[in-house]
Amino acid sequence: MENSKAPRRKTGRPLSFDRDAALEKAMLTFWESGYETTSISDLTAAMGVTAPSIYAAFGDKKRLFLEAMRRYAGEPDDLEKAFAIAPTARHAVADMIENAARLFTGEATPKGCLLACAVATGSKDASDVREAVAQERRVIRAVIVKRIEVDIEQGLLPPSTRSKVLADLALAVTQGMSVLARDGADRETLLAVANASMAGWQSQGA
Amino acid sequence: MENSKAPRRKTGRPLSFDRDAALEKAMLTFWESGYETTSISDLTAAMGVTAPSIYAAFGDKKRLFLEAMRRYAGEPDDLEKAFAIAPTARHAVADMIENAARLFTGEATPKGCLLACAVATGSKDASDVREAVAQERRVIRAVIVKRIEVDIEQGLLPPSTRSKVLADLALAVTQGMSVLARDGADRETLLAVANASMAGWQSQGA
DNA sequence: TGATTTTCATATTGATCGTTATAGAACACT
DNA sequence: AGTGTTCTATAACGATCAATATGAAAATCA
Repeated sequence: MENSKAPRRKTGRPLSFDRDAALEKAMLTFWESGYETTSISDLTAAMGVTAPSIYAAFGDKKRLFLEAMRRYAGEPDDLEKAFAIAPTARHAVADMIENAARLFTGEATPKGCLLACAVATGSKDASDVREAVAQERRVIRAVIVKRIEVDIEQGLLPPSTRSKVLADLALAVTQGMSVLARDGADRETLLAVANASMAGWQSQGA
Repeated sequence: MENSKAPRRKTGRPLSFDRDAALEKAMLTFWESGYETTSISDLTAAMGVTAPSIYAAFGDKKRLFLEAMRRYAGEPDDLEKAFAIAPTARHAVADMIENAARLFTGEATPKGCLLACAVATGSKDASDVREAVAQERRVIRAVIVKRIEVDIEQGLLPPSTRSKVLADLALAVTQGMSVLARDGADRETLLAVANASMAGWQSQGA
């Protein structure tokens, strides 16, 4: 099983940079400054790679961003697994929001959420990128809804539980915390918000 | 009391366009496409005004956006008045979030919130614009906090009420709903989220 | 060593960015 | 009508945008 994106070549001059490290830098730059508002010039400076090498290694700006986004968001399977392991849907969601609160206020990374910030708006040229990010959010939402419905079936949550509303609320709070973090809110503040947002889960058990 | 921005002139060629209407169009364009990602060319097309006229009437792109933003956000005094009129802080906040849910899903306007979308990220050149938008959000937050503390003083809310947490939660849900709306969520969905987000307000009275 | 393959650095492409210089057009006042 | 003032349209400014053409450099393979 080949792990690297490009097929390993047997001849020719070798890459002079670490592709993964460069992608990481690109991700951080998009996270900090957004998709359209990050220039190729910004990327070459941050990645330490010249423009032609970026294009050779990643395609174009759009594909570079999409790859960086997938690196940020992680694999959907991993999220689903984390949700499956959690004792209850409530725990899973609370953990997700708390982790987001911590991620958005990390010292080593830009404030807020890449998915919330990078393509909040933009020109028509970037509509497909916005759609890709929206799709990423839909995947997260679907995982939450699914996990809640498992708890309903198992009697851990009342049948009247509105799984989609709770999932949308969790997603809204998460994306909203990104704005707070961008505005300078500290980790403690976000964790308090995360905790307060769970009040709607009146699951008496667990 | 002079109402118009520019002083009324007594001589010279009159404006060939409606300044207020043009500003409205600019606001909608920024709302739809963001600050940096909206070009002057986009604005001339939307406003029906040539570039030199825009610059004469509004200064530059930055000042045009700031004026459009103030038009969108309204006067802080008006918000404060609406909060003062409301029977309780809880009612005031619930109304604010519900109004946001309706605004973000309006048919005649772009989806989501201009304050959340237009400058979620961007280049260094636009950092002062981001700060201005952040300041706008801080004003809203301050109004919420203040209103909650009034209720606490009057015994309508328990002294243990964490006014800042509730205000941050309200702001986060509001800004988060903007993302949901951008992703295509309908009005009913957002209103359900708005309602669910108020669960933390266990004010037994009123 | 020489041929082949791939990446490298430099420089440049046409397009678009925000902004403005220029000159004519439309008004009020004399 | 003539003058002064302000706005409008055309065209252009230098800068920057995303993306590449070019040819030298660095590796493998024969």
